[in-house]
Amino acid sequence: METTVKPKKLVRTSARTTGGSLSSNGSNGTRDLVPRQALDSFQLQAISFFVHAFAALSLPRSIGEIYGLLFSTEEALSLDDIIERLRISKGSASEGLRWLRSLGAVNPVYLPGVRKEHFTAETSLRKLATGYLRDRINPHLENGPERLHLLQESIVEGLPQSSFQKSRIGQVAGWYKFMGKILPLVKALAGKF
Amino acid sequence: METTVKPKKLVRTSARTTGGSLSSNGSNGTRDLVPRQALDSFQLQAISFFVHAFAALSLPRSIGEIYGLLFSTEEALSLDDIIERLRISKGSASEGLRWLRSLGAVNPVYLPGVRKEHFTAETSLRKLATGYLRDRINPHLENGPERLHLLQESIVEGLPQSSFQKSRIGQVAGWYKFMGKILPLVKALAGKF
DNA sequence: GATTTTGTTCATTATTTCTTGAACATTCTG
DNA sequence: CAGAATGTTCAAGAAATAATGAACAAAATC
Repeated sequence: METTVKPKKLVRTSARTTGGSLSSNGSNGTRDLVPRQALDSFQLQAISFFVHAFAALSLPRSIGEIYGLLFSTEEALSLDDIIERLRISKGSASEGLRWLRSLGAVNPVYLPGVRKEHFTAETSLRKLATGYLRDRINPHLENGPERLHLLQESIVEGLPQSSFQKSRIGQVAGWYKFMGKILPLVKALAGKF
Repeated sequence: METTVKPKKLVRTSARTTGGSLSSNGSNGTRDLVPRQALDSFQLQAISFFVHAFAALSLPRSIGEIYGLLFSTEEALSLDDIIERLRISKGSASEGLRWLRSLGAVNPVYLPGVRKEHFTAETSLRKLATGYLRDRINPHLENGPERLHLLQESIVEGLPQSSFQKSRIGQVAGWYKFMGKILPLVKALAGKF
């Protein structure tokens, strides 16, 4: 049922020789076979924190890693910076970043004269909560009326159980009303933090 | 990233011959090779509804099926009733039921003179919300202070980035405060539905 | 206390989800 | 426009999660 934390190496130690790796960043020539961009203790701890937190929402580890790295890093990072520091694949990094961007959990930073897109973490609770609700909760609530209607249509009138079934419909309707009340409240309160 | 609905047969049609199936229920002898306990349209629709809803919370289909069946059925059902109607394995039914029970989403009903334990669905929003928060949210919040402390400890004083890092700690502390405010609010509002 | 009924556990198998990496598309640069 | 840089997509493989069913435990009945 998930919920457990996966004991997997935080930063993979693979010796995958990813090609020649000649100059992947135009701003610094002093590293190539060097360990390149080790993470400091704060970053490691933050990544661990977010991997755990995102897992609680059943989200993939790579997304937690990416957000954790950006959260713990002052400078904006590019896709390649992320790949290099987390040792994850281009595909994971690209898709993870896309997901975070669509949620609004990550902000593009345009640096003059730099081709690569760079990102920083969005930390405003209001924006994070709004994005999460919009992308992951609302879609399920939007076809609520339709689903409720389907349920109603499925009741065959005149049977002994149809009165019970109608009372169940009433319950579900109440749940939707609750969601309609609580979500704006969450957003409003999130704005105060 | 999950979120998509799995197009899997709602009630499995397998022809698994589960042994002789001679008298699995001591109260009714008029069925054996007969289709046995077909689901009515309301039950089918309700099961589909809850499978979908539970999937939104990344919970396994079997749990949604069980809750949906109980929700749409007036009488209390036993483990065997559930297995028979949903055509799921004993293991899934037992573990799913255990999960629902621990959450408080299901109520045991003691029927005089009946050995098997029977269950009905709990539909009170307050109880469902409280159980869900208790079992699936609180555990993650409880070690929050500890995790926050680890983050703090990981800061190396005197470095140029340590001021930035401290501001990040402040953000996380704010998130925890938010959770401390919103959860009681959710419970209180749930009590009104 | 042997047998049957009821329910749980867990190794195995099936299914789903995530990650990788290479191919592809797109945009910039000279 | 050719070539390089940047980023996306997706088939294949790896890893994680869920479902099955048989073995086991506990409780009730005879």
